[in-house]
Amino acid sequence: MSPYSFDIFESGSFMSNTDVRVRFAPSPTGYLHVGGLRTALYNYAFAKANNGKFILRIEDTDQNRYVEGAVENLINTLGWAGLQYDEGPEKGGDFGPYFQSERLDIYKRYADELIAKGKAYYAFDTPERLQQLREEQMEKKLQPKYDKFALSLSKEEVHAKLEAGEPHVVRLNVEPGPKVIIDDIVRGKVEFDRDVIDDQILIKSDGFPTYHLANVVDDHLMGVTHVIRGEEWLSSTHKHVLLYEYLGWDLPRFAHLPLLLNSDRSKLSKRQGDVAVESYREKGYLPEALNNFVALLGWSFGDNTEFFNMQQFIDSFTLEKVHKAGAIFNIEKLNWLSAEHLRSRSADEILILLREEIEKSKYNNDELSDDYLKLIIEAMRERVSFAFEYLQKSPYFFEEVSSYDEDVIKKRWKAETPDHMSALADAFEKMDNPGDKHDYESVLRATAESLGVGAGKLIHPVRVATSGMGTGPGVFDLLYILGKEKVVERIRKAVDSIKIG
RNA sequence: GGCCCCUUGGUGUAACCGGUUAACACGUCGCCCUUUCAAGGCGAAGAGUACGGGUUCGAGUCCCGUAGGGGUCACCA
Repeated sequence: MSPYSFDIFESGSFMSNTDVRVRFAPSPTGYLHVGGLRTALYNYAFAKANNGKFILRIEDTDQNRYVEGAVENLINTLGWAGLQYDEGPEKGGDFGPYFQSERLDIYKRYADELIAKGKAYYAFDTPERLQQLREEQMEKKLQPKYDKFALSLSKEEVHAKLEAGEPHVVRLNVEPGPKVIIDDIVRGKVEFDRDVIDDQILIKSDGFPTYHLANVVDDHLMGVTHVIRGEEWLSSTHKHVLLYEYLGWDLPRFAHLPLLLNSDRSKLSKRQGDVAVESYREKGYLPEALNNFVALLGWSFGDNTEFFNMQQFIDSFTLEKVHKAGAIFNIEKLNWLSAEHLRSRSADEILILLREEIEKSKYNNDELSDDYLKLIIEAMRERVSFAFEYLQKSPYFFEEVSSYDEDVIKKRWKAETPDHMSALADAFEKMDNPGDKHDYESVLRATAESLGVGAGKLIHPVRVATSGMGTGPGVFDLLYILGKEKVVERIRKAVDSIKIG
């Protein structure tokens, strides 16, 4: 008998006439993991691409993991990433509440239904006994599994224990049957023998459901059509399929996404680098860059497009194009994308970012005009990968030059340079309302000619003199942005203070 | 260890239903442009598709096996 004959256990296309509803269901652990961001992004794009709904549901059934402010932070971070949900906390919706901790009575109801059907049962084992059982099984190299001891209790015994208020859990009663087949959109058919499935705890002794019960109940009640989540769930999906079966519910489609990996190919973890979206945000990565990058980890346009915005992503995204193998989170490409996205923003958009950086910096009290800042933006945009680098790479636009790069001095500041610079300062001083950078250029070239030296003899020294550095925008842009007064002042100061020997 | 998943240059991916010298991007290196640094342009190195069999006129694509990696086996999600 072929396992494939049991079509009832496969997720089918019966939902094709139903509106697409997907959910991102994180547990509020305090930060959003980049893998979570990708899961959310794929869910979001899938919903948008199919005119469906994107739901945010908070999986807070572990009381021990409660983290203050985690939900607010999560919502804030998703908002930063531009992933607006249609239903969820704060926003509401017709299928709430969207916090699992507020749905306890619902889970209880379905647990009772399962018990009544004989598909679940009460168990009173102590954690110690379970621990011991597990150890014994491991020793015998058997699969650790609950031994159904509680099923040997008589009805009366169970009743008495419940009456006596003994701590208890509710377990799934897995019975022999045909293979469980998951028809995963990303991976195809994945099958499991029924006897490898453990009698999973459904309701913990504190009355809270486990993930397995809660996610099935909620997905069903919330009308979720596609469960798109990380691959780490693949090996427990059989339990979920069983729950749908026992409860008599239609299956959603499943799509298990490849994992994000550390450089040693283990599951991306905190220990080996930054995994919090918030920390990438703090470091100055743009949301569109992080989305773009993370989208590419396990998916591609298929036509070599690597740089794209959200709308382009949505327009091209399909679950069928999702790759199977895990992907290493390689920060170099993220850096490239972030720089590309920054450069592709208009001067006005960059101005907003730059103002934020200035606000955070020691220049926050300085009066800097939009016009001035925009000149800097245009002069520096090809040289900058993050907004904060406008300050970091060209501080001379914001403060006086206090030191001169020694290597540059050694290379460009010769014995005759002070005289040349003085002559140049004189020439600049005589300029009449310099209108653009070409005025500085012609004056400099004329000066070089009258001094009988090549323009380079002036260009390089004047750059250090006015910026303290050997690199930066074109010198004439530099001089023009600084303005005649500052340029002359800085050159004279440099002539006085740079000593060579 | 059981079960499940995966395997194309250093990294991310492409290669329709088997059909040119396996393509693109990041990174690396070089050249050009630029009297700086970037950005940009051009070019190079880098995989013969984990390995071994098989099917086929032909295999990265199909089949079998092996190896390696990963996930999972909680009163966590």
